[in-house]
Amino acid sequence: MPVAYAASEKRAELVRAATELLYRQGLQHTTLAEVAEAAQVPLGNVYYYFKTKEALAEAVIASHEQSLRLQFAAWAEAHGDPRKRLRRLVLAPLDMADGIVEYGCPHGSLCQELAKLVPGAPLAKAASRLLGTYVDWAAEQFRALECGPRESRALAGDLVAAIQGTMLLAHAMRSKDLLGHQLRRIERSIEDSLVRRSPRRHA
Amino acid sequence: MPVAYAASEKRAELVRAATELLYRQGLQHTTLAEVAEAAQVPLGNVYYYFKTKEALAEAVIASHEQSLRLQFAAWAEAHGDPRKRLRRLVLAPLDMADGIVEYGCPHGSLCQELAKLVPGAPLAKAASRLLGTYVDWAAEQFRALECGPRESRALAGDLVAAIQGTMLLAHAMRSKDLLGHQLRRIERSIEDSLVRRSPRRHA
DNA sequence: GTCTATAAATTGATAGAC
DNA sequence: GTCTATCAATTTATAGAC
Repeated sequence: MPVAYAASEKRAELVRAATELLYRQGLQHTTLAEVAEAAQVPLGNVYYYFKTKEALAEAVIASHEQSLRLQFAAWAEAHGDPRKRLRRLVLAPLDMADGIVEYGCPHGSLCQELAKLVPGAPLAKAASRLLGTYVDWAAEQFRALECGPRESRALAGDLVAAIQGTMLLAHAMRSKDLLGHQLRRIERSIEDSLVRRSPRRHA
Repeated sequence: MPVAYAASEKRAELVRAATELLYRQGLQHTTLAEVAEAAQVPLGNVYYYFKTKEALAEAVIASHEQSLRLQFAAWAEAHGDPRKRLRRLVLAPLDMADGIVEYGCPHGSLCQELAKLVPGAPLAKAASRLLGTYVDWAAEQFRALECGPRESRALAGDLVAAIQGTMLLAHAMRSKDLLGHQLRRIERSIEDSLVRRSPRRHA
């Protein structure tokens, strides 16, 4: 193995460990010593790959964004019908229901924590981009149906807000049932609203 | 002034200061030294009123609950029609739009932070109760209309989730417009769903 | 590039005078 | 009840050997 490869591997391992710990504990509760231990890297070595704790957090967010884009691409590949793509978005939390009940949404909870920093901070902007990725993609799907640009943005905002709010509630109340029931209600409400404006459904 | 009064006043002042700081910075980012300074109380004195930082946080949550109950009572007093009460719930964030865009929902963001603790922790349970207060009250209003018990719980969950999700999005994206537009869409969607099941509207 | 040791700063909590 | 001084632990970050 080339040295450069091993180095990248360690860096990637740090990001992996940090992603997991930030999800379960949040940024503030997570120490670099914990990340280093989980990644099996000495503490001092962390600073070789990331200048500060903040830089590591930025890498974690970038990794989340990358995963999201891959996920969206996979759904687009799997379903030609934008309605089915949106359906996947709504029901995706069910695939990790236990984690969401215990730790919340990996993206939503991180955004909530990071948004409370000064607006100019790099981490605050990164958090904004992360949720924005959801809204943008959802809006694209509505756009591919019969919705105008403004209506698509509004519907996408409604949808992402409903999903995020549901995960927050399910997390705070520690209720897997609530998560399942409410996501399915969102799924139904979105189909209702699309039925009205998309006759193709009966074509 | 009796000593007991002055003592209670200082305690109350600490809770007030902590409430404000927890809203703007979250629990982890807020130090007891900051709270003490904002309340104009020496640091060491804080521990006379609250045994630990956690105890202070519990007092803050209890204060939030109390405020919520007062708010709900005021709305119930002002409007005999449950529909109008729910309308107040949905649009209430607009009265503090600037704060929500900058710091998020005072209750939602606190719940998100505290829910990530071990489930058994007193603070985690307190956070759950806080959001539960919203859902319970909303469910009562639906119940007072023509909704059955299960449907009322479901509608209340949808509503609170939509409101919370909207505030999260508006906070993360720092958009006051998004907050206003989406809350009004929630208002409309709830009226639509109630129209269908509450003929009294046309009586 | 890797790792140990440690500096520097922060912060929750306590001791003890008044 | 009130307040100063300080402890003890934690944690970000760096120095410097290898």
